[in-house]
Amino acid sequence: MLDIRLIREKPDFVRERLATRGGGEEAKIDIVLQIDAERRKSETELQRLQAERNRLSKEIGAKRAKKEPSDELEAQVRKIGEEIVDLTKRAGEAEEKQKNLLLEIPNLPHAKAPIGKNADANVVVRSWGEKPKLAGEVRDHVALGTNLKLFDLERAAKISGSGFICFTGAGAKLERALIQFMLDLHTREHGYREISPPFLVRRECMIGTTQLPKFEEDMYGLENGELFLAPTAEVPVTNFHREEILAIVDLPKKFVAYTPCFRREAGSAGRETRGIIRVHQFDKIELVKITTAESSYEELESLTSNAERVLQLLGLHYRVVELCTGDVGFGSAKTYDIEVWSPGQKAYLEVSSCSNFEDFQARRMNLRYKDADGKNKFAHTLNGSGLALPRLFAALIESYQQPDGSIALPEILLPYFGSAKIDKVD
RNA sequence: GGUGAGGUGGCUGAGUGGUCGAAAGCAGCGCUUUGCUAAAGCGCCGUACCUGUCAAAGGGUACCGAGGGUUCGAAUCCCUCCCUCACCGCCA
Repeated sequence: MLDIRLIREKPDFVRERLATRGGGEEAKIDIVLQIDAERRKSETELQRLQAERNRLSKEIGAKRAKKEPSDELEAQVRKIGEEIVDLTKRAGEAEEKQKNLLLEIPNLPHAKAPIGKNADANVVVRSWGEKPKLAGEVRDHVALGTNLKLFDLERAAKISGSGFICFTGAGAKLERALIQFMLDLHTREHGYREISPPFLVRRECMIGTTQLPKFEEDMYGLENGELFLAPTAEVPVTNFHREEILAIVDLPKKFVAYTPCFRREAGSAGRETRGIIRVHQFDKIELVKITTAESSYEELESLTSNAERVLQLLGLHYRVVELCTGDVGFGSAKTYDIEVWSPGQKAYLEVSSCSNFEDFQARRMNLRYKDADGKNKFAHTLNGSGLALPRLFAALIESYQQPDGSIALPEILLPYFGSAKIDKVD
Protein backbone atom coordinates (compact mmCIF):
# COMPACT_ATOMS: atom_id res chain seq x y z
CA MET A 1 0.00 0.00 0.00
CA LEU A 2 1.29 3.41 -0.90
CA ASP A 3 1.45 6.11 1.73
CA ILE A 4 -1.51 8.42 1.25
CA ARG A 5 0.65 11.31 2.41
CA LEU A 6 3.14 10.66 -0.35
CA ILE A 7 0.30 10.65 -2.87
CA ARG A 8 -1.04 13.89 -1.40
CA GLU A 9 2.30 15.65 -1.34
CA LYS A 10 3.86 14.39 -4.56
CA PRO A 11 1.04 13.29 -6.83
CA ASP A 12 3.00 13.98 -10.00
CA PHE A 13 5.93 11.90 -8.85
CA VAL A 14 3.64 9.01 -7.93
CA ARG A 15 1.75 9.17 -11.23
CA GLU A 16 5.00 9.24 -13.14
CA ARG A 17 6.44 6.20 -11.35
CA LEU A 18 3.21 4.24 -11.70
CA ALA A 19 3.01 5.06 -15.38
CA THR A 20 6.29 3.22 -15.97
CA ARG A 21 4.43 -0.02 -15.20
CA GLY A 22 2.29 0.58 -18.23
CA GLY A 23 -0.90 -0.60 -16.57
CA GLY A 24 -2.67 2.73 -16.49
CA GLU A 25 -2.70 2.66 -12.70
CA GLU A 26 -1.76 6.32 -12.50
CA ALA A 27 -5.34 7.20 -13.41
CA LYS A 28 -6.42 6.04 -9.95
CA ILE A 29 -4.43 8.79 -8.26
CA ASP A 30 -6.90 11.55 -9.01
CA ILE A 31 -9.73 9.42 -7.64
CA VAL A 32 -7.79 8.68 -4.47
CA LEU A 33 -7.02 12.34 -3.97
CA GLN A 34 -10.62 13.31 -4.41
CA ILE A 35 -11.84 10.69 -1.93
CA ASP A 36 -9.09 11.69 0.46
CA ALA A 37 -10.21 15.33 0.39
CA GLU A 38 -13.82 14.34 1.03
CA ARG A 39 -12.79 11.97 3.77
CA ARG A 40 -10.77 14.57 5.60
CA LYS A 41 -13.53 17.12 5.31
CA SER A 42 -16.08 14.83 6.96
CA GLU A 43 -13.56 13.71 9.51
CA THR A 44 -12.66 17.24 10.55
CA GLU A 45 -16.30 18.21 10.87
CA LEU A 46 -17.06 15.01 12.77
CA GLN A 47 -14.27 15.66 15.22
CA ARG A 48 -15.45 19.22 15.75
CA LEU A 49 -18.90 17.93 16.70
CA GLN A 50 -17.47 15.23 18.95
CA ALA A 51 -15.40 17.85 20.77
CA GLU A 52 -18.55 19.91 21.22
CA ARG A 53 -20.43 16.94 22.57
CA ASN A 54 -17.67 16.10 25.00
CA ARG A 55 -17.61 19.66 26.26
CA LEU A 56 -21.39 19.85 26.79
CA SER A 57 -21.58 16.41 28.37
CA LYS A 58 -19.07 17.47 30.96
CA GLU A 59 -21.16 20.54 31.68
CA ILE A 60 -24.20 18.34 32.17
CA GLY A 61 -22.24 16.23 34.61
CA ALA A 62 -21.18 19.32 36.51
CA LYS A 63 -24.70 20.70 36.66
CA ARG A 64 -26.14 17.41 37.83
CA ALA A 65 -23.52 17.22 40.54
CA LYS A 66 -24.74 20.60 41.75
CA LYS A 67 -28.35 19.47 41.30
CA GLU A 68 -29.00 22.18 38.71
CA PRO A 69 -31.33 21.60 35.76
CA SER A 70 -29.65 20.46 32.54
CA ASP A 71 -32.59 19.68 30.22
CA GLU A 72 -31.68 22.35 27.72
CA LEU A 73 -28.10 21.14 27.34
CA GLU A 74 -29.27 17.57 27.02
CA ALA A 75 -31.54 18.44 24.16
CA GLN A 76 -28.67 20.22 22.47
CA VAL A 77 -26.36 17.25 22.81
CA ARG A 78 -29.03 14.90 21.58
CA LYS A 79 -29.26 16.95 18.43
CA ILE A 80 -25.48 16.93 17.96
CA GLY A 81 -25.59 13.19 18.48
CA GLU A 82 -27.85 12.80 15.47
CA GLU A 83 -25.48 14.78 13.30
CA ILE A 84 -22.59 12.68 14.57
CA VAL A 85 -24.32 9.45 13.58
CA ASP A 86 -24.77 10.79 10.09
CA LEU A 87 -21.23 12.09 9.71
CA THR A 88 -19.68 8.96 11.21
CA LYS A 89 -21.37 6.95 8.52
CA ARG A 90 -20.13 9.26 5.79
CA ALA A 91 -16.57 9.43 7.10
CA GLY A 92 -16.51 5.65 7.52
CA GLU A 93 -17.66 5.08 3.98
CA ALA A 94 -15.06 7.44 2.57
CA GLU A 95 -12.33 5.74 4.59
CA GLU A 96 -13.42 2.33 3.38
CA LYS A 97 -13.50 3.52 -0.20
CA GLN A 98 -10.06 5.05 0.09
CA LYS A 99 -8.59 1.95 1.66
CA ASN A 100 -10.03 -0.35 -0.97
CA LEU A 101 -8.69 1.82 -3.73
CA LEU A 102 -5.25 2.05 -2.16
CA LEU A 103 -5.15 -1.75 -1.89
CA GLU A 104 -5.46 -1.96 -5.67
CA ILE A 105 -2.68 0.46 -6.53
CA PRO A 106 0.66 -1.28 -7.09
CA ASN A 107 3.98 -0.28 -5.61
CA LEU A 108 6.23 2.28 -7.25
CA PRO A 109 9.03 0.60 -9.18
CA HIS A 110 12.52 1.49 -8.05
CA ALA A 111 13.86 4.71 -9.57
CA LYS A 112 16.68 2.89 -11.34
CA ALA A 113 14.64 -0.05 -12.62
CA PRO A 114 14.91 -0.58 -16.36
CA ILE A 115 11.88 0.95 -18.06
CA GLY A 116 9.88 -1.36 -20.29
CA LYS A 117 6.51 -2.84 -21.14
CA ASN A 118 7.17 -6.54 -20.66
CA ALA A 119 9.74 -9.27 -20.08
CA ASP A 120 11.58 -8.32 -23.28
CA ALA A 121 12.91 -5.26 -21.51
CA ASN A 122 14.31 -7.21 -18.58
CA VAL A 123 18.04 -6.95 -18.15
CA VAL A 124 20.40 -9.87 -17.65
CA VAL A 125 22.68 -8.70 -14.85
CA ARG A 126 24.92 -11.75 -14.64
CA SER A 127 25.14 -15.38 -15.48
CA TRP A 128 26.98 -18.26 -13.89
CA GLY A 129 28.41 -21.46 -15.34
CA GLU A 130 27.81 -22.76 -18.82
CA LYS A 131 25.22 -24.79 -20.62
CA PRO A 132 26.17 -28.43 -20.06
CA LYS A 133 27.68 -30.23 -23.03
CA LEU A 134 25.52 -33.28 -23.30
CA ALA A 135 26.57 -36.26 -25.32
CA GLY A 136 24.00 -38.07 -27.42
CA GLU A 137 20.30 -37.41 -27.60
CA VAL A 138 19.16 -34.75 -25.14
CA ARG A 139 16.01 -35.85 -23.34
CA ASP A 140 13.76 -33.52 -21.41
CA HIS A 141 12.68 -34.12 -17.85
CA VAL A 142 9.43 -35.75 -18.91
CA ALA A 143 11.22 -38.40 -20.92
CA LEU A 144 13.85 -38.91 -18.25
CA GLY A 145 11.39 -38.93 -15.40
CA THR A 146 8.97 -41.26 -17.13
CA ASN A 147 11.71 -43.68 -18.05
CA LEU A 148 13.12 -43.86 -14.53
CA LYS A 149 9.67 -43.56 -12.97
CA LEU A 150 10.67 -40.48 -10.97
CA PHE A 151 7.16 -39.09 -11.18
CA ASP A 152 3.82 -40.14 -12.56
CA LEU A 153 1.76 -37.41 -14.15
CA GLU A 154 -1.05 -39.62 -15.40
CA ARG A 155 -1.74 -41.11 -12.03
CA ALA A 156 -1.44 -37.67 -10.43
CA ALA A 157 -4.19 -36.56 -12.82
CA LYS A 158 -6.26 -39.56 -11.77
CA ILE A 159 -5.98 -38.40 -8.18
CA SER A 160 -6.23 -34.63 -8.55
CA GLY A 161 -6.66 -33.63 -12.18
CA SER A 162 -4.20 -32.14 -14.61
CA GLY A 163 -1.49 -29.90 -13.30
CA PHE A 164 -0.43 -32.07 -10.39
CA ILE A 165 2.71 -34.07 -9.80
CA CYS A 166 3.11 -37.34 -8.03
CA PHE A 167 6.76 -37.99 -7.35
CA THR A 168 7.58 -41.68 -7.05
CA GLY A 169 10.48 -43.84 -5.93
CA ALA A 170 13.85 -42.21 -6.50
CA GLY A 171 12.04 -39.07 -7.68
CA ALA A 172 10.30 -38.69 -4.33
CA LYS A 173 13.58 -39.31 -2.59
CA LEU A 174 15.42 -36.77 -4.75
CA GLU A 175 12.75 -34.20 -3.99
CA ARG A 176 13.23 -34.84 -0.30
CA ALA A 177 17.02 -34.71 -0.65
CA LEU A 178 16.85 -31.34 -2.36
CA ILE A 179 14.60 -29.93 0.33
CA GLN A 180 16.91 -31.07 3.07
CA PHE A 181 19.96 -29.81 1.21
CA MET A 182 18.53 -26.34 0.72
CA LEU A 183 17.20 -26.01 4.27
CA ASP A 184 20.59 -27.03 5.65
CA LEU A 185 22.39 -24.58 3.39
CA HIS A 186 20.27 -21.59 4.34
CA THR A 187 20.09 -22.33 8.04
CA ARG A 188 23.71 -23.36 8.55
CA GLU A 189 25.59 -21.17 6.14
CA HIS A 190 23.34 -18.21 5.46
CA GLY A 191 21.92 -17.63 8.93
CA TYR A 192 18.21 -18.06 8.27
CA ARG A 193 15.85 -19.32 10.93
CA GLU A 194 13.72 -22.24 9.89
CA ILE A 195 9.95 -21.89 10.04
CA SER A 196 7.43 -24.59 9.34
CA PRO A 197 4.24 -22.58 9.02
CA PRO A 198 0.57 -23.47 8.55
CA PHE A 199 -0.42 -23.84 4.89
CA LEU A 200 -3.88 -22.38 5.35
CA VAL A 201 -3.80 -18.64 5.81
CA ARG A 202 -6.36 -16.02 6.69
CA ARG A 203 -7.68 -13.47 4.30
CA GLU A 204 -5.89 -10.59 6.10
CA CYS A 205 -2.56 -12.28 5.56
CA MET A 206 -3.24 -12.66 1.86
CA ILE A 207 -4.02 -8.95 1.74
CA GLY A 208 -0.86 -8.22 3.69
CA THR A 209 1.41 -9.82 1.14
CA THR A 210 -0.65 -8.49 -1.81
CA GLN A 211 -2.16 -11.71 -3.19
CA LEU A 212 -5.52 -10.13 -2.36
CA PRO A 213 -7.69 -8.37 -3.27
CA LYS A 214 -6.48 -8.25 -6.86
CA PHE A 215 -5.57 -11.85 -7.57
CA GLU A 216 -8.27 -13.83 -5.83
CA GLU A 217 -9.07 -15.90 -8.93
CA ASP A 218 -5.55 -17.36 -8.80
CA MET A 219 -5.98 -18.59 -5.24
CA TYR A 220 -7.59 -21.64 -3.71
CA GLY A 221 -10.07 -20.45 -1.11
CA LEU A 222 -11.93 -22.32 1.62
CA GLU A 223 -14.49 -21.54 4.29
CA ASN A 224 -16.26 -18.88 2.26
CA GLY A 225 -13.10 -17.01 1.43
CA GLU A 226 -11.93 -16.74 5.01
CA LEU A 227 -9.03 -19.14 4.52
CA PHE A 228 -6.77 -19.77 1.57
CA LEU A 229 -4.25 -22.39 0.61
CA ALA A 230 -1.00 -20.45 0.68
CA PRO A 231 0.33 -19.88 -2.85
CA THR A 232 3.80 -19.38 -1.35
CA ALA A 233 5.39 -19.46 2.09
CA GLU A 234 5.87 -15.73 1.64
CA VAL A 235 2.33 -15.36 2.99
CA PRO A 236 2.54 -17.16 6.34
CA VAL A 237 6.16 -16.25 6.97
CA THR A 238 6.08 -12.53 6.15
CA ASN A 239 2.89 -12.24 8.18
CA PHE A 240 4.57 -13.96 11.14
CA HIS A 241 5.24 -10.56 12.72
CA ARG A 242 2.21 -8.73 11.34
CA GLU A 243 0.83 -5.97 13.55
CA GLU A 244 3.97 -5.99 15.66
CA ILE A 245 6.56 -3.37 16.50
CA LEU A 246 9.99 -4.97 16.34
CA ALA A 247 13.13 -3.78 18.10
CA ILE A 248 15.71 -2.49 15.65
CA VAL A 249 18.40 -4.63 17.29
CA ASP A 250 16.46 -7.73 16.21
CA LEU A 251 16.64 -6.76 12.53
CA PRO A 252 17.11 -8.12 10.00
CA LYS A 253 14.87 -11.10 10.63
CA LYS A 254 15.81 -13.88 8.25
CA PHE A 255 13.49 -16.84 7.78
CA VAL A 256 13.58 -19.92 5.60
CA ALA A 257 10.58 -22.16 5.15
CA TYR A 258 9.80 -25.30 3.23
CA THR A 259 6.16 -25.53 2.19
CA PRO A 260 3.93 -26.74 -0.59
CA CYS A 261 2.46 -23.94 -2.71
CA PHE A 262 -1.02 -23.96 -4.22
CA ARG A 263 -1.92 -21.99 -7.31
CA ARG A 264 -4.93 -22.11 -9.58
CA GLU A 265 -2.88 -20.79 -12.50
CA ALA A 266 -6.09 -19.43 -13.95
CA GLY A 267 -5.56 -18.12 -17.44
CA SER A 268 -2.19 -19.73 -17.96
CA ALA A 269 -3.51 -22.87 -19.65
CA GLY A 270 -1.19 -23.94 -22.44
CA ARG A 271 1.69 -21.79 -21.31
CA GLU A 272 4.81 -23.62 -20.15
CA THR A 273 2.60 -26.45 -19.05
CA ARG A 274 4.69 -29.36 -20.24
CA GLY A 275 5.69 -31.83 -17.55
CA ILE A 276 6.27 -30.41 -14.11
CA ILE A 277 7.06 -26.83 -15.09
CA ARG A 278 3.75 -25.24 -14.15
CA VAL A 279 1.51 -27.04 -11.70
CA HIS A 280 -1.20 -26.35 -9.14
CA GLN A 281 0.81 -27.68 -6.24
CA PHE A 282 4.54 -27.62 -5.82
CA ASP A 283 7.13 -27.56 -3.08
CA LYS A 284 9.32 -24.58 -2.47
CA ILE A 285 11.98 -23.32 -0.12
CA GLU A 286 11.29 -19.68 0.59
CA LEU A 287 13.57 -17.00 2.01
CA VAL A 288 12.00 -14.03 3.81
CA LYS A 289 13.61 -11.01 5.39
CA ILE A 290 12.23 -8.22 7.52
CA THR A 291 14.57 -5.26 7.80
CA THR A 292 14.99 -1.51 7.91
CA ALA A 293 14.59 1.08 5.18
CA GLU A 294 18.32 1.74 5.27
CA SER A 295 19.44 -1.80 4.65
CA SER A 296 16.78 -3.38 2.48
CA TYR A 297 18.59 -3.05 -0.85
CA GLU A 298 21.75 -4.53 0.60
CA GLU A 299 19.62 -7.37 1.96
CA LEU A 300 18.09 -7.91 -1.46
CA GLU A 301 21.54 -8.47 -2.93
CA SER A 302 22.50 -10.97 -0.25
CA LEU A 303 19.17 -12.76 -0.42
CA THR A 304 19.56 -13.16 -4.15
CA SER A 305 23.06 -14.50 -3.81
CA ASN A 306 21.91 -16.89 -1.07
CA ALA A 307 19.40 -18.32 -3.53
CA GLU A 308 22.00 -18.43 -6.31
CA ARG A 309 24.27 -20.43 -4.06
CA VAL A 310 21.94 -23.42 -4.39
CA LEU A 311 22.49 -23.53 -8.14
CA GLN A 312 26.20 -22.98 -7.80
CA LEU A 313 26.57 -25.86 -5.39
CA LEU A 314 24.52 -28.06 -7.69
CA GLY A 315 26.62 -26.93 -10.63
CA LEU A 316 23.68 -25.69 -12.68
CA HIS A 317 24.03 -22.92 -15.22
CA TYR A 318 21.80 -19.91 -14.57
CA ARG A 319 21.38 -16.22 -15.14
CA VAL A 320 20.03 -13.41 -13.02
CA VAL A 321 17.61 -11.00 -14.60
CA GLU A 322 16.47 -7.66 -13.28
CA LEU A 323 12.81 -7.15 -14.07
CA CYS A 324 11.78 -4.01 -15.91
CA THR A 325 9.07 -1.65 -14.68
CA GLY A 326 6.41 -3.38 -16.75
CA ASP A 327 7.26 -6.83 -15.41
CA VAL A 328 7.83 -6.34 -11.66
CA GLY A 329 5.13 -7.80 -9.46
CA PHE A 330 2.33 -5.79 -7.95
CA GLY A 331 3.93 -5.17 -4.56
CA SER A 332 7.57 -5.16 -5.53
CA ALA A 333 9.85 -2.19 -6.03
CA LYS A 334 12.71 -4.22 -7.39
CA THR A 335 12.96 -7.86 -8.45
CA TYR A 336 15.70 -10.19 -9.61
CA ASP A 337 14.59 -13.40 -11.25
CA ILE A 338 16.96 -16.32 -11.10
CA GLU A 339 16.61 -18.49 -14.19
CA VAL A 340 18.16 -21.92 -14.43
CA TRP A 341 19.06 -23.40 -17.79
CA SER A 342 16.88 -26.27 -18.90
CA PRO A 343 18.59 -28.34 -21.62
CA GLY A 344 15.30 -30.11 -22.27
CA GLN A 345 13.29 -26.96 -22.84
CA LYS A 346 16.27 -25.18 -24.34
CA ALA A 347 15.19 -22.23 -22.24
CA TYR A 348 15.84 -20.52 -18.95
CA LEU A 349 13.30 -21.39 -16.26
CA GLU A 350 12.44 -19.05 -13.44
CA VAL A 351 13.28 -20.81 -10.18
CA SER A 352 13.31 -17.78 -7.93
CA SER A 353 11.99 -14.26 -7.84
CA CYS A 354 13.81 -12.12 -5.29
CA SER A 355 11.99 -8.94 -4.42
CA ASN A 356 12.24 -5.93 -2.20
CA PHE A 357 8.77 -4.69 -1.33
CA GLU A 358 10.15 -1.79 0.68
CA ASP A 359 7.36 -0.78 3.10
CA PHE A 360 4.53 -1.72 0.74
CA GLN A 361 3.61 -5.00 2.44
CA ALA A 362 4.50 -3.74 5.92
CA ARG A 363 2.01 -0.90 5.58
CA ARG A 364 -0.70 -3.40 4.70
CA MET A 365 0.10 -5.64 7.62
CA ASN A 366 1.04 -2.86 10.02
CA LEU A 367 4.48 -4.31 10.60
CA ARG A 368 6.79 -1.78 12.18
CA TYR A 369 10.03 -1.37 14.05
CA LYS A 370 11.23 1.19 16.54
CA ASP A 371 14.18 3.04 15.04
CA ALA A 372 17.21 4.42 16.86
CA ASP A 373 15.27 7.58 17.81
CA GLY A 374 12.43 5.54 19.25
CA LYS A 375 10.13 6.35 16.36
CA ASN A 376 7.93 3.69 14.81
CA LYS A 377 8.64 3.04 11.16
CA PHE A 378 7.25 0.58 8.70
CA ALA A 379 9.65 -2.28 8.12
CA HIS A 380 10.92 -3.30 4.72
CA THR A 381 10.09 -6.84 3.63
CA LEU A 382 11.80 -9.05 1.09
CA ASN A 383 11.45 -12.54 -0.19
CA GLY A 384 12.66 -14.94 -2.82
CA SER A 385 12.58 -18.64 -3.49
CA GLY A 386 15.59 -20.57 -2.50
CA LEU A 387 14.47 -22.44 -4.65
CA ALA A 388 11.27 -23.72 -6.26
CA LEU A 389 11.46 -27.49 -6.54
CA PRO A 390 9.84 -28.90 -9.67
CA ARG A 391 11.76 -26.64 -12.02
CA LEU A 392 14.97 -27.18 -10.12
CA PHE A 393 14.29 -30.92 -10.27
CA ALA A 394 13.70 -30.74 -14.02
CA ALA A 395 16.83 -28.69 -14.73
CA LEU A 396 18.87 -30.97 -12.50
CA ILE A 397 17.94 -34.26 -14.12
CA GLU A 398 18.17 -32.77 -17.60
CA SER A 399 21.59 -31.26 -16.94
CA TYR A 400 23.01 -34.40 -15.36
CA GLN A 401 21.54 -36.95 -17.77
CA GLN A 402 23.89 -39.53 -19.21
CA PRO A 403 23.82 -40.96 -22.73
CA ASP A 404 22.41 -44.21 -21.34
CA GLY A 405 19.44 -42.42 -19.85
CA SER A 406 20.69 -42.52 -16.27
CA ILE A 407 21.36 -39.49 -14.11
CA ALA A 408 24.69 -38.80 -12.38
CA LEU A 409 23.91 -36.57 -9.43
CA PRO A 410 26.24 -33.78 -8.27
CA GLU A 411 28.45 -34.82 -5.41
CA ILE A 412 26.96 -32.37 -2.93
CA LEU A 413 23.71 -34.36 -2.92
CA LEU A 414 25.37 -37.64 -2.02
CA PRO A 415 24.88 -37.34 1.74
CA TYR A 416 21.26 -36.36 1.18
CA PHE A 417 20.33 -38.79 -1.58
CA GLY A 418 22.48 -41.70 -0.52
CA SER A 419 23.76 -42.64 -3.92
CA ALA A 420 25.59 -40.90 -6.73
CA LYS A 421 23.30 -41.84 -9.56
CA ILE A 422 19.85 -42.84 -10.62
CA ASP A 423 20.18 -45.55 -13.21
CA LYS A 424 17.29 -47.89 -12.69
CA VAL A 425 13.72 -47.87 -11.56
CA ASP A 426 13.50 -48.32 -7.83
C1' G B 1 -18.18 -30.41 20.40
C1' G B 2 -19.09 -29.29 26.03
C1' U B 3 -18.00 -26.56 30.60
C1' G B 4 -15.42 -22.78 33.19
C1' A B 5 -12.09 -18.49 33.54
C1' G B 6 -10.28 -14.42 31.07
C1' G B 7 -8.87 -10.47 27.11
C1' U B 8 -6.98 -2.83 29.95
C1' G B 9 -0.47 0.80 27.78
C1' G B 10 6.38 -2.72 26.49
C1' C B 11 5.11 -5.96 31.02
C1' U B 12 2.39 -6.72 35.88
C1' G B 13 -2.14 -4.85 37.36
C1' A B 14 -6.24 -1.19 39.50
C1' G B 15 -10.53 0.83 37.76
C1' U B 16 -17.90 -1.36 37.50
C1' G B 17 -21.82 5.22 34.27
C1' G B 18 -19.31 11.63 34.26
C1' U B 19 -13.27 15.80 35.21
C1' C B 20 -10.41 8.15 33.03
C1' G B 21 -6.07 7.83 27.81
C1' A B 22 -6.84 5.42 32.06
C1' A B 23 -4.01 4.53 39.39
C1' A B 24 0.21 1.99 41.05
C1' G B 25 4.52 -0.91 40.23
C1' C B 26 8.30 -2.78 36.83
C1' A B 27 11.11 -1.79 32.46
C1' G B 28 12.96 2.49 29.36
C1' C B 29 14.83 7.75 28.68
C1' G B 30 16.73 12.47 30.82
C1' C B 31 18.56 15.28 34.99
C1' U B 32 20.45 15.77 40.14
C1' U B 33 23.24 13.77 44.16
C1' U B 34 27.68 10.53 44.30
C1' G B 35 35.18 8.28 44.46
C1' C B 36 33.42 3.75 41.03
C1' U B 37 29.50 0.34 41.04
C1' A B 38 25.08 0.45 43.45
C1' A B 39 21.26 3.27 45.53
C1' A B 40 18.10 7.52 46.10
C1' G B 41 15.36 11.91 44.40
C1' C B 42 12.95 14.65 40.41
C1' G B 43 10.98 14.76 35.52
C1' C B 44 9.56 12.37 30.90
C1' C B 45 7.57 8.02 28.90
C1' G B 46 1.04 4.48 24.24
C1' U B 47 -0.87 4.39 19.12
C1' A B 48 -3.43 6.23 14.88
C1' C B 49 -5.75 10.06 12.55
C1' C B 50 -7.48 15.31 11.80
C1' U B 51 -5.78 20.30 12.24
C1' G B 52 -1.66 23.53 12.28
C1' U B 53 3.57 24.69 10.34
C1' C B 54 8.83 25.53 5.76
C1' A B 55 9.50 22.36 9.89
C1' A B 56 7.86 22.36 14.78
C1' A B 57 5.26 23.82 19.00
C1' G B 58 0.27 23.72 19.87
C1' G B 59 -5.04 22.27 19.43
C1' G B 60 -8.57 18.23 18.60
C1' U B 61 -10.73 13.21 17.86
C1' A B 62 -10.62 8.05 18.37
C1' C B 63 -8.73 3.66 20.60
C1' C B 64 -9.28 -0.46 27.38
C1' G B 65 -10.11 -8.01 22.04
C1' A B 66 -13.82 -6.81 17.51
C1' G B 67 -18.64 -5.16 16.04
C1' G B 68 -23.44 -3.46 17.40
C1' G B 69 -26.92 -1.41 21.25
C1' U B 70 -28.64 1.53 25.71
C1' U B 71 -27.44 6.72 27.47
C1' C B 72 -26.95 13.70 27.29
C1' G B 73 -22.31 10.80 28.37
C1' A B 74 -19.56 3.84 28.17
C1' A B 75 -13.13 0.75 29.81
C1' U B 76 -17.50 0.44 33.09
C1' C B 77 -24.41 -1.70 31.48
C1' C B 78 -26.72 -5.10 27.35
C1' C B 79 -26.19 -8.27 22.76
C1' U B 80 -23.27 -10.86 19.02
C1' C B 81 -18.67 -12.52 17.49
C1' C B 82 -13.30 -13.51 17.81
C1' C B 83 -9.17 -15.04 20.54
C1' U B 84 -6.37 -17.08 24.85
C1' C B 85 -6.06 -20.41 29.03
C1' A B 86 -7.87 -24.78 31.92
C1' C B 87 -10.63 -29.21 32.19
C1' C B 88 -13.92 -32.98 29.76
C1' G B 89 -15.34 -35.69 25.23
C1' C B 90 -13.75 -37.16 20.32
C1' C B 91 -9.63 -37.87 17.12
C1' A B 92 -4.30 -38.14 13.61
